[in-house]
Amino acid sequence: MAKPAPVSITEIARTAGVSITTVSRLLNHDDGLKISDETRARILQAADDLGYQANPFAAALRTRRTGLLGALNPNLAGTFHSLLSMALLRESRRRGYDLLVSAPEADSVQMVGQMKRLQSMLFDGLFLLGEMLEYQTTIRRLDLLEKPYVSVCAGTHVPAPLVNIDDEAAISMAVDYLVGLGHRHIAYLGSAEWQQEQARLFYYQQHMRSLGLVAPPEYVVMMRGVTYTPFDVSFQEMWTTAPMNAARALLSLPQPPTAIVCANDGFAIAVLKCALQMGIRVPEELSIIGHNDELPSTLFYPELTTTRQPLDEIAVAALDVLVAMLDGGEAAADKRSAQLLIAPQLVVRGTCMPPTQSDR
Amino acid sequence: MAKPAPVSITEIARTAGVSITTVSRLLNHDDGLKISDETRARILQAADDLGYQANPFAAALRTRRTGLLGALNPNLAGTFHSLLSMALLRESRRRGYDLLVSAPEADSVQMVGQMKRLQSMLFDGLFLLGEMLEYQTTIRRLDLLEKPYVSVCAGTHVPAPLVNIDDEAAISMAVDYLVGLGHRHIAYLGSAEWQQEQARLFYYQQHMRSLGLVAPPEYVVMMRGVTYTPFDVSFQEMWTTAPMNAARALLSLPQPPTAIVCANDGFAIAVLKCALQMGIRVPEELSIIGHNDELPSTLFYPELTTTRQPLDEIAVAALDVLVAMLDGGEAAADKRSAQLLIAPQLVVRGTCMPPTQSDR
DNA sequence: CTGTTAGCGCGTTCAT
DNA sequence: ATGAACGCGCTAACAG
Repeated sequence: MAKPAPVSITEIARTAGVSITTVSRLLNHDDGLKISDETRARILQAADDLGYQANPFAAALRTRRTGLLGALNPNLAGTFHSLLSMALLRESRRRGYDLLVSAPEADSVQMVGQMKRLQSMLFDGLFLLGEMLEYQTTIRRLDLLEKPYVSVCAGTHVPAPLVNIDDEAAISMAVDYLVGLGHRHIAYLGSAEWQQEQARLFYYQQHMRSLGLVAPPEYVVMMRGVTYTPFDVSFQEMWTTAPMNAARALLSLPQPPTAIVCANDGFAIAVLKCALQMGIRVPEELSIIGHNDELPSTLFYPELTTTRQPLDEIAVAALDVLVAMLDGGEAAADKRSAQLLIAPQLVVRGTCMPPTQSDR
Repeated sequence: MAKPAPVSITEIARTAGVSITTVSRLLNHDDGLKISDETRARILQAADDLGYQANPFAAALRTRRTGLLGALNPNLAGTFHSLLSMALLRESRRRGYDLLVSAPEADSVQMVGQMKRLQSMLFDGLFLLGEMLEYQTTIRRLDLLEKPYVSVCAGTHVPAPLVNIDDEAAISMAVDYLVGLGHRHIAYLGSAEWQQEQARLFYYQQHMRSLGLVAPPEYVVMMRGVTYTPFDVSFQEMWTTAPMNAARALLSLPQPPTAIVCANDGFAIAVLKCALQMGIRVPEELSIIGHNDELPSTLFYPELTTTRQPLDEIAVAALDVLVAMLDGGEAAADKRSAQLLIAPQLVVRGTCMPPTQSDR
């Protein structure tokens, strides 16, 4: 279904009585102002009259650049990655790029198809947000195409240029805060399906040990099967059922924890909901600390104490890396192995206080 | 920064010893199988060896089609529109299109720039989600370019092909449910900045009247200044401070309402939070009903009773309209004035029950 | 300051 | 069943 041809620079060159080169320079380039005011006026007039609009394909065909960046968001409705997308969008535009967001396909076959259509030529570079399915397939292919990309908030275990928060610092901060409040019985809740949350578990255990505290096995819950199912828009199991069951088990222990460190705010909120349902008061009887400072963290009562990922800083760092790769030069090589860790922030709100019955 | 040229069909034609025509037909066309098995094998072999990938620009330059649809989401982190984006993405792919999401620019000048870059040629068609800034500017320009677009869940007040839920039915359903429970003192909370929520207010008043009930002015709160501020990632004022203040005022009235109809789930959750803070039990002392069935609706306790917009149905309808316009033909003209209303569903959860003190 | 010219990679007649 | 040749709209030398 070919559409009627829109006006091209050829046409406006003719009506303005100049060459297409001049038109091209004036309209689609901010070169030096090497154009006389008179011809400039004539051209702009003609362009306006005819309703000219540049054809990005023709330009891209020549320049091999589109000025477009892409972001692959594993879940368009994710409360954290969507906030991150906005930060990246803002920063991209500030630097003269536009950002388009899509979600990765569900399996590797589809993924390759998607790659072919989108990633190969449409975008100058890509952001990969979080841990997505077929991550290895994706980056292998991008490497093959020599397409610049940066992993953002996907953990530090990936063999790719990446920007992430310092999870070790964040978890240590959370544990230190709880211990400072007087807690000794501190549990950890995360999903076994994300390597990033596995890493956070490791940092939790490591830091507990360094403080001379024990993290008994029954205090560590890594849920299985809890991950994004592409295009499942309900999220009921993931954000409610599974973490609530885990929390209930934790709180039903003979010696229940007095505080729970959650690998993300979604789980933390589920723990809060579970406590409310069980009649356990938060924070009086149970302290909860999250991770990420996601959108719903302040929507409920009490508001969630958590560790924030500074999204603006992350976006700036991510664009620094990607743009350096785009511009090539000597900087590019370094950036290919960049591993930037951004400092997290402790956000104290209403879900933590000293334990009431004195433990220990 | 020109990148090194990737392999083109010319190159693979040469190594396979055939003409580019044949390669083009085999690789990017599912014509009749008018190619001998032998040459087919040779071509595929060469393509595979060289890592061929089609250049979408060259193709688009000729065909004036990209197979790409765009969605303009006023807020990438919106809990409702992001869910909607996912539904549209799924349905788009099912029909052989891919969908890319972006956020509209903040002001009309930028908006025109964005249009020029993106909407003019990159996308075969567009979805406009919700009420965005510069809506009129946007659709005027799209009309000018004869670019097919559909407004989705943006209300019915726009002069554009649209798909929306039947807000009148949804609000009536909500009011009927509360009245059936025995409520008589029913308030309404919405934002004055969205025409869609103004319309819902109208339906609320209309339906109350038709039931012989009064909606006194102090029971109607239309907040001012509560709307998306582009790129403000905090949302604190919008989703917490403003609606909580409104709820506090409502609940401090000499004769407070026994139930509140909220124009969206975000406000409903803020009302719930306010009640919790004030020590008012929900649903025993206050019933709350939302609108949309957004993501956070089930994250808290009690879970929110609301009216759901069936996203899958909406996505199917939206693609029906857009694809018809894309394919042109006689159907297209009708579709340009399509106004599809999808039936909402009442979702009964935990925030409503009969009022305790018998009113009336 | 402005014009001429030569492709970018692909789809598409029109031949064969 | 396959190939030759043209042009989509634009940019980038290179002239003038």
